[in-house]
Amino acid sequence: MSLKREQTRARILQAAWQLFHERGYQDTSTRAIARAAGVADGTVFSHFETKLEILKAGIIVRIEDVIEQADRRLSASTPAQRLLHYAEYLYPFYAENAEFSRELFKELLWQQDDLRPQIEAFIRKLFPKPPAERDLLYGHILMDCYFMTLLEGLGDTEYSASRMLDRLERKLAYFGSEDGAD
Amino acid sequence: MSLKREQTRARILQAAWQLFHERGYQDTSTRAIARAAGVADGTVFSHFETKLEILKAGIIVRIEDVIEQADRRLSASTPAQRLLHYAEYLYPFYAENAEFSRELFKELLWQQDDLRPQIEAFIRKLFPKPPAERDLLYGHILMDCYFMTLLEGLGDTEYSASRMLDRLERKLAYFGSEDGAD
DNA sequence: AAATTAAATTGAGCGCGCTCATTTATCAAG
DNA sequence: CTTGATAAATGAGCGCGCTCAATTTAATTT
Repeated sequence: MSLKREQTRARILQAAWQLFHERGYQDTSTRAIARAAGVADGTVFSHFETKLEILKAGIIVRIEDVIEQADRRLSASTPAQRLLHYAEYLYPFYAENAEFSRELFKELLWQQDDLRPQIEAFIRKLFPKPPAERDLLYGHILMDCYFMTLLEGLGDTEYSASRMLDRLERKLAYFGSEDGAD
Repeated sequence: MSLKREQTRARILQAAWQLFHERGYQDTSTRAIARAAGVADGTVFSHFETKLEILKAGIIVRIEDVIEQADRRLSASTPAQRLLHYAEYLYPFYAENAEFSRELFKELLWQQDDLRPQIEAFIRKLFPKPPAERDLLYGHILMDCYFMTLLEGLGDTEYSASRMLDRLERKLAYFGSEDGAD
């Protein structure tokens, strides 16, 4: 009977995603999602623990999609260039889904136990060979710049993806010399 | 009649701060605050726009206090050393008030219009002379490390202030050479 | 002291995310 | 089929942050 359950889940997710786009996350109530999906209020929460989990389920697959795209066209050589390459794909996505991203990060930031392994794995992708201790440190600093530039952009009413990219590029350029020292 | 109003405000703030400490922020309802302060539910919101504003009012004065302390004993010479000096005072405070800090940053992060000037002012404090363009860029990178290290620490169940400081110190040490080049 | 205006406080009530005892649907065993 | 067990869906209801028309209190004017 897990097929029908999957269908219900999919209906909820689809209805939610549409409403989130139409009215925004905050302005979409879980009751509205339930109504749009044709289920009872409680059913929503038998499929998703919280309202935010619905958003996550919708957005994470899309982020992974963007990362995959970036993976495929990765040709840059230095860690900084590689990071910038990923930012070229991810910043525009985050910027286009700014409210969703903010809500996501609000929670994700405090779940470092889940986040840290993912970040470390990502850092490793920035280096062609297994990184040395000093490389990892450098990778973390790069990621700090990556995230703060993103968070600044998401929190600023004036920011666009291209300005965020510009800002990150400038920060990464500061390191310049270190990049070649592998 | 603004004296009595101030008194009411102070009673609410005091009651709130005590309850926040006793049961935590999330587990303290605005109704409980009202009851403890001896006012009606609505009165709380005639003095503070939101529940979070109550927390802010309580915590920001304390943060400014900590910064002032750090200001007074500032003797470090390089920007990185100065930043570390401030972290030595602020990280412990944030770590001791982790839940409050998380709630605060949840909102503050997305108010970059307010935050940016404060950060830029802080960066200027890191440099003895008016910083050049490249100095400012360097300052922003330092701040990225400062904030991300803090956010990581606040989101990690295992982290202590001293581990956060250790982590920041290591990151800042990476720059080593640049510091002297003023 | 009374009347008028303005400031401060009140608390019923709203919509929210979410829970959970109850009901309904599904399906295998007798 | 009937029955009994399990999975899925239900919706009334909870406590929450917060609003706002109504009321009380204080200050000002006459």
